[in-house]
Amino acid sequence: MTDDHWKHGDALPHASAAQAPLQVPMKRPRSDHGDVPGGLEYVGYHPHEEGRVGCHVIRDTKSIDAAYERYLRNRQIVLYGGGESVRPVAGGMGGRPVDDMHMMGVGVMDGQSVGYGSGRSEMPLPPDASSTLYVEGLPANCTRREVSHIFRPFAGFREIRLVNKDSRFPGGDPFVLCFVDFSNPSQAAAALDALQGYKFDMLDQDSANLRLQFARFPGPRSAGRPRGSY
DNA sequence: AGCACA
Repeated sequence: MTDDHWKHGDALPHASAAQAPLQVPMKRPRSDHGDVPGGLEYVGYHPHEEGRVGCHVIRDTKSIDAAYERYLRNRQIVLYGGGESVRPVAGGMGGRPVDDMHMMGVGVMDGQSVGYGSGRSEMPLPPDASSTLYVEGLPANCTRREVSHIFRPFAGFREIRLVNKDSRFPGGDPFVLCFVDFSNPSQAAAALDALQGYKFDMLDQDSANLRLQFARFPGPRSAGRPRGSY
């Protein structure tokens, strides 16, 4: 409507300043720093102007978009790595290169490096993988809540069960076993690798580090049934 | 070393 007059080009800096100071609308946004939400407006404003401003804005937006997309993709990989979209489960090297995790430097933000999922996406699952982890090396006095805190952040975490056992031979200390259910074996594997050797006691370097395996008998509880079926 | 729940 009234935008016409400066859409046609008499809004050029020198012209408008010289002859029509009055008709410059107050609401007219300066194009060098936008208060307009979402740069789309600019593109509509001066399709022909110098192209400079518009182009600049567009390019910026694009690169931001791209970066954000990449960010999202990364997130997905990290969070769901080895998740539902599993690689071909062809048991190859069944080893557990714990050191890889440290080399990957996954999330070593503040000491307690827990690489949620880690970059192990290419590693095939070991043939004995199950969705339940068998965990030992827990201190005898640890609580269920405490252990849950360690496992809960991992993708696919479902449930945790603590079991107290007595030592086999006389004189041995009682110990605590733990079974952790995940939604699928791949997610269990991710947690296994990430927490293998985890220092339960950050201070006591020797005695309390976790040893994780896949449970021998995953059992009915973790049979991979849908989450809602009680 | 050691593997429970249904």
